[in-house]
Amino acid sequence: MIVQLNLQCDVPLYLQLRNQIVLQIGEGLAQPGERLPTVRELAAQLGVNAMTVNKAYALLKQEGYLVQDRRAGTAVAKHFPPAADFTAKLERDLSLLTAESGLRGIDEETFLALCRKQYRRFGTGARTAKEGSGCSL
Amino acid sequence: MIVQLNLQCDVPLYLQLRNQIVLQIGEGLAQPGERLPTVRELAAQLGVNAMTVNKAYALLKQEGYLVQDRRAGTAVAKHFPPAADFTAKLERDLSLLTAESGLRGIDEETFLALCRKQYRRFGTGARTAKEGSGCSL
Amino acid sequence: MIVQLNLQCDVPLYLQLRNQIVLQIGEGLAQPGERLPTVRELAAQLGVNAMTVNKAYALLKQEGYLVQDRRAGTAVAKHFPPAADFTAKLERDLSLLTAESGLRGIDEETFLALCRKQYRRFGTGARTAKEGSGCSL
Amino acid sequence: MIVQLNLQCDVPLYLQLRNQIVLQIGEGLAQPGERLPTVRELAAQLGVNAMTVNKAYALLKQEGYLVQDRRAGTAVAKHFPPAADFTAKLERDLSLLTAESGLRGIDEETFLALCRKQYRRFGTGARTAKEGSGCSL
DNA sequence: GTGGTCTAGACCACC
DNA sequence: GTGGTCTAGACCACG
Repeated sequence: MIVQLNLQCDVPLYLQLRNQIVLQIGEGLAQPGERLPTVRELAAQLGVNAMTVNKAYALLKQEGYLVQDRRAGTAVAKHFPPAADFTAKLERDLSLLTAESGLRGIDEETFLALCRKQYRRFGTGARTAKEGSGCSL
Repeated sequence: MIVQLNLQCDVPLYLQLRNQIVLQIGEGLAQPGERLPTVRELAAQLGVNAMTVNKAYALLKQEGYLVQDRRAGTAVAKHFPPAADFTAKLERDLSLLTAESGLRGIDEETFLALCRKQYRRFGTGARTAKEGSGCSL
Repeated sequence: MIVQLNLQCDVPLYLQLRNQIVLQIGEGLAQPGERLPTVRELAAQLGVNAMTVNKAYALLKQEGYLVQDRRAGTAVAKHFPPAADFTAKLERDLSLLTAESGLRGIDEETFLALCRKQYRRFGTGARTAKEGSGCSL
Repeated sequence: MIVQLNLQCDVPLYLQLRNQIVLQIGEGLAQPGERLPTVRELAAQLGVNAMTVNKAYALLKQEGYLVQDRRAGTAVAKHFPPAADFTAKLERDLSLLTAESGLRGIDEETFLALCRKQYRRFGTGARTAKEGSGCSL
């Protein structure tokens, strides 16, 4: 679990951590079902307080990205809840990004190419992982 | 200038205001060169503190979306600064959105269709402005 | 806001607080829209840490019982979200209560009478409050 | 003894187990006097630690739902202790449920119908047992 | 050894 | 003034 937190950034640490973990899952670096480091371990590794990691894990659990097994620590969920009101949030976020992109001279093709590139890098990790998660023998 | 602020949203008011103004420019509702209400006017209209509006205007000016003329007050800029480090931010934001979308079951076509839709609505408002993007002096 | 916490009880303080606030809303003692004490105020009054109150408020906000206005503190929501998966939880809880009641010799009439009594005391506070919330002059 | 434990639920395993056993008794699936699996058997069947099952059995014994005979192992009690302070707990639990139900829009008839349904399913399993509730010696 | 809870006290962003 | 974040360190329930 390689995570980099930026203490200068105004985004709260627990949110940065939450985002990085989502990225890692999306990119396939953290496979569904895979165990994550202990709250204390990760806290020590990152040099932050355990409660900060705890908050990130709790948020991810609430969002359905992580599950917490009663006996052993925290793991990536095996499947993720469908959109729900996520689409609305997505539209809002995209509208802002497209507005800024358009104003700053990024044309439609360029913008969509970027979207495609990012989707192929981050948006498919969990799906492909689910298929080929057996031993390749 | 029709702006709706959500007092119960966790996004700071000044940021909500900033975002809405960007959207209006992107959508073409606020044309380049168009004058905006004064800080006091807008604050009164929205029922918020003048400092809040001030902060939003200052941020937008710093980002190059607005210009402040000592005599003519605040107006939408006539041309907007090119990408610079905006692309980096865009990539970061998109990577998070694509990761979440992929995990929540939004496939590539759906995602790209949504991107296109939003771009065509918000990302083209200043198209005409881009043509005449000479020096605004 | 009269709340009693039991330090001996094994229910976490923040949950006890959460429950008590739900009861007060249900009973009509805390009217929709009414402001609640500050996190710090309530913490001082109860003799607990501010983070404990914070956690209770955050939970209640997430559940839709409270709203947090950006400028001023916390208030009771004006209307509450519909059931969603609450009914499932309700059924599970009731099944356990009915099983224990039956085994301990509480017959159906007695049980239902108790349910009715509690519903009339706690389950109607917000609805009646919404109607008659004007001045009675 | 068919029991399903949810490892990702926030309810402790021993409590889930205790609740399920109460439900089975209430529903009549486990008859008064019937023998239960040994701690080890049930632990193996459920894939949990024996201490967990032990804890659930001990709790149920203390509550009067189970009896432990040195020779015959653990069995469902033949009669159950009357209310005592159970009514107080019942009232507390019901008050919270009614408050939440009322606020979430479940009206009195719906609520009571649900109570009745659950009582008829779970609250009547030991009816016959109550008749012969003499001393179990 | 795991996560959950709580404390006392600090700093900061927002309004 | 508000709530939000973070820290360092403690204790506890669970398994």
